Amino acid sequence: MSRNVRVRFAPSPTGYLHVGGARTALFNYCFAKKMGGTFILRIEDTDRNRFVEGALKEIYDSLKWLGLDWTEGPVVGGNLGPYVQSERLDLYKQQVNYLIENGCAYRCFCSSQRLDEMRKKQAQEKLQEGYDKQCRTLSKEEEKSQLDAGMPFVVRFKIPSGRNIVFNDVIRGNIEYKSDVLDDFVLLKSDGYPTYHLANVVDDHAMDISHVLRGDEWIASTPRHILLYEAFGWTSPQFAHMPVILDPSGGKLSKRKGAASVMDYKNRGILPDALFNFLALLGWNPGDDREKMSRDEIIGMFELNKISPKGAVFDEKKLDWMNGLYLTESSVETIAPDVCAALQEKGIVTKDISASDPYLLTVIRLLKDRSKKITDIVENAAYFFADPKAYEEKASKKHFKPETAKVLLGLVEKLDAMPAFSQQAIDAVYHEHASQTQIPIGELVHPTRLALCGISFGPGLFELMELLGKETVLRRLNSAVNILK
RNA sequence: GGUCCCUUCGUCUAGUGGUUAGGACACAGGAUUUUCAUUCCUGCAACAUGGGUUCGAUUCCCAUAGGGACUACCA
Repeated sequence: MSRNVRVRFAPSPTGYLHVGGARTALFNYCFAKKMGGTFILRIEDTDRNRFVEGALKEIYDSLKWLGLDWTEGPVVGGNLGPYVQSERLDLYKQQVNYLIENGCAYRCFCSSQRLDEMRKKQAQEKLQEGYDKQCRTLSKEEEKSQLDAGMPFVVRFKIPSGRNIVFNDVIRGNIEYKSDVLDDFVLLKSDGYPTYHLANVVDDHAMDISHVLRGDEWIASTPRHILLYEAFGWTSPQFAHMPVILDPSGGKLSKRKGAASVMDYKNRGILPDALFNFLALLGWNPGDDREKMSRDEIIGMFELNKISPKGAVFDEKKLDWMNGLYLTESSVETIAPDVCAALQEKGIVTKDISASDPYLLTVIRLLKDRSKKITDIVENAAYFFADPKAYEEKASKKHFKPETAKVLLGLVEKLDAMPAFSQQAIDAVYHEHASQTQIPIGELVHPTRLALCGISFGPGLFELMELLGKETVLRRLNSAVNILK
């Protein structure tokens, strides 16, 4: 029996959306699209202590920016909601009571102090760690008296003994656990909130999830989940555990070591399509040599069992390279709003310049194809809007020589006499001047560029000069001459 | 400590019981370009180790090592 593919991405609102989480979301998304299924977003906010204000918005914004639109979930709704776990508490209580009634779970009144001591002792005596099942054998009377006394309690799952639990991970094949290494884990916390394990299983069933694609830190919890499905009499979904994403030193990707969140990459000038493409290739490949692929191509080729089980290092240089590919094919108009906003933020242009300003668009056009990231454009745009404040030291030594003042003066004279200040005309003037004076063209071009831009690299000099305009060009050349004298 | 997962160039990866082990990023050199970038050549560089199985293993099996996850009233 084939069933509809329904997958979910289920983040906790405890902070920003990490690129690892984003990739899990992306694989869920691609799988759903490929199979004509449904991609669901569910918020797992059952830990009230770790809730971070603003995290939800950042998660939504990050997913939307990456183009991972969910078809059921918060904001958009759906038939099997609510999609936020804190709004489903009654359901979890109801289900946990069902388990208690059927002898699959029990109330535990142990204090955290007792639990701590128990663990300490277990560690000292090198015993198997885990709850010692003290409350599992509580009599009805004992339980009632505790309840009557208003003692707080949690509900624990009764792990059956001597069981062999085997599940088939789509990516890793069969994984086997003995139930005896599992302890009676908590289903419902004393504050009435469910733990991940309970809420996750109840919701995946209630939302008719067919495949659970999640991070591989959940592998060890999966046997518990299998047992829970069994206790409820439900069929388990298929499981596929995604490999981790590591930083270049082999550790966890973190903000401290650089970027970790989706928004970090957005702020670093990465394009969403490039991140999408790059993330898709981290742990997955289409089976051939293709690397730059559109979303539709990725979705079309996507297969769960082509995901590698191996953790992958996030190589920012390769991301930058790929971003360059996407930047090259982006139109000036598409990226102009982002560039404009960044220029305004850095104070390079004033707030009243619009993203459709013709001068700005030309600047972007000139810079775009020699940039890898939006930020590269922004960082190199300064001299289009203000005279250089300084000249790059290394380049000055090379291109500003004692005779340079005279050379520039000669050019100023010719340029000043030009009736029309076009790229072609300037080109002609320079070449003519070079042949007349026997000065190599390079010795004309480099000092000019340095005088105009303050740096030694950039777009073609003559189109740059045309854009800057005669007045600006002459002013900057003259001020360089004054400094050189 | 216990349980589980993982192991091909520095990095992302392809791949097969017999291959010169392929591609990409990075790096190095060169060509082109007024600079930078692009582009185009060329080069560098890998099957963790030890046992099996086999005529033959990078490929299959086992062990070891290394890395990682879990071992919470966190997810």
